[in-house]
Amino acid sequence: MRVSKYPLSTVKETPADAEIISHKLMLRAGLIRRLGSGLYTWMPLGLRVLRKVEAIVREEMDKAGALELLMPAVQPAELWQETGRWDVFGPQMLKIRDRHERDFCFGPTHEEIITDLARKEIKSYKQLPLNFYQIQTKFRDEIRPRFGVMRAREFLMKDAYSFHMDQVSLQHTYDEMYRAYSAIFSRIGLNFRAVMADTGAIGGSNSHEFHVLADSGEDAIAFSSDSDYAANIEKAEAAPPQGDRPAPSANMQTVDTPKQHTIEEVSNFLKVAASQCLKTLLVEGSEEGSVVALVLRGDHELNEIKADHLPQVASPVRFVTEEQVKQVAGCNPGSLGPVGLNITIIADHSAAHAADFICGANEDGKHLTGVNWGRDLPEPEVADIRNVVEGDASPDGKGTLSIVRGIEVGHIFQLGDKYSQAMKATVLDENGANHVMTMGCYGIGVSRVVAAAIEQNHDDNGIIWPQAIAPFDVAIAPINMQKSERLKEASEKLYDELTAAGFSVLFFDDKERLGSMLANIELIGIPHRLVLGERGLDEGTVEYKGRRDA
RNA sequence: CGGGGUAUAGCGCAGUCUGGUAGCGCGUCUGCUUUGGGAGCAGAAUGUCGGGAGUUCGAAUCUCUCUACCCCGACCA
Repeated sequence: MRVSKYPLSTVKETPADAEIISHKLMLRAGLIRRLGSGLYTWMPLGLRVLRKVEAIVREEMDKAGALELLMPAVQPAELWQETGRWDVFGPQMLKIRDRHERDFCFGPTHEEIITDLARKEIKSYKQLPLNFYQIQTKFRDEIRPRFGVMRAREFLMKDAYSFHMDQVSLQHTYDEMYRAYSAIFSRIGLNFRAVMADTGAIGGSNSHEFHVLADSGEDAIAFSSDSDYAANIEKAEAAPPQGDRPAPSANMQTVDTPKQHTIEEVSNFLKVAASQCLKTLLVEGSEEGSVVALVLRGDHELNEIKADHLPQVASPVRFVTEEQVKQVAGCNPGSLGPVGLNITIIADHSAAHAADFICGANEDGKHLTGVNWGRDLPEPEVADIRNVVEGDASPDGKGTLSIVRGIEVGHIFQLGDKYSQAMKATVLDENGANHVMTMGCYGIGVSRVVAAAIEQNHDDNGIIWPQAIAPFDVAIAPINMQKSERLKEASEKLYDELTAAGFSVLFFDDKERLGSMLANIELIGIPHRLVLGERGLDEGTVEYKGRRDA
């Protein structure tokens, strides 16, 4: 490709609304342009990268036996009403009406569509298992789109859906997809990790996420030092403390803690560690109008996903208002404590293990010290409701947990029969009886992968594309070609030869200064570059430099 | 949706407090010079100052209103 016919649209100055490095570099390198919130045009150069990612995904999916198809982006409401998700999915779904006032949505995902297809097309157990996939534009009206294509509203996704007679067959395909995903991200050249995950709105049981490790990641993932345990922090189990709870050694006392509300304030004021204080959070209970107290150690954080799964707690988790706190406990939230509360109390394992602890006295400006479960208040119900922290014991008993940031680029689920049951997707089994199919689903954020790759591969000068997804393999930069006929000939010849040899070449055939050419080559991250000049021609040499070289 | 902010040339910004009819840098165009790391000089083009309404002799500037976008939280590939 000749630069004279391929405008690069690079810019020196970083657009003001870009926050993270990949977004800045994608704008500066001219890979994307913003149209509206969460809406991006892929420029020719960016599209080359996107297509390369797509190609790798496609190859590995095909290799794993999946069949590509393409479903409509616009979907009729009826199918979503069948599974009940028309209302459940909420405002994240972009709903639209046609000229006949019929409801549609722009597909945020395709479970309903593929299940409808499956129930119409698949009639016999002999046809199973089947795994369909597509690479297609999705729209999710995110509450807050950000970071460019990292969290766009319109984005490119590879989604796959598999159909099975039973769990054993599903597990087989699931494992195959796990391997295919690992192969995809390895080939792209990403440093990634597969972790156990919560299933969220899509539903189902077993689930893994694939995360590209990067400090700018929006997720936290925990993994063990001594085993292959790895999980999203939403999912990572906190191992209960070892051994018996220490015996009480202090008497319960009320102390004045004027204007001390947060754990940090109270622990500083009383000169004790935050871990010695317990915090009490009031949330709505699952029974209408009821309130449940969640008790955590001061140095721990509530895991709302775990709390959400508790049968006693309303889903989704909602904190009660300050007025309700006053009604239930007779004080402001800053002085809440479990002593004397006449509601269900659920303590985290580590909070239930504490002795001689400090907590709010349910009276403004006062806290209790030397409090002990079983003596000063009833033993609480105990559950795992906190986020794991760095250094926690791994739940499998091997090693300790480290926590790093990750960008979720892939997610695989075992759906079971959630959709096939609701939509009556059945086949005939060996006995001629109707049998509800078992399903899996498997997603990759194709456009997000491009941003994630940049997060992981860049320097001060720009992008450093992994070879596998680079928009061009090599750049040719002649110095003042317009001044030298023999330099022009040599450059044209090199361009023709490399192109004929199968390389994709970006040829700077325009009149441009060296510095500007090199800056552009580095910014857009071409892996290899060749500089041709009179000097080299005299010596019979061409200067080579790899993008990763210092 | 809650909290905070921004909107002035293609991009990045100043000007707004204290009203007087719009400017800087980059980019773009022309010419000359230069040419081994984003050149120099000379010249040029480009704005409904986000939209609407109001106050005023006069509004980018003050008032009201609408809209769009960005940042912090919950959501997700």
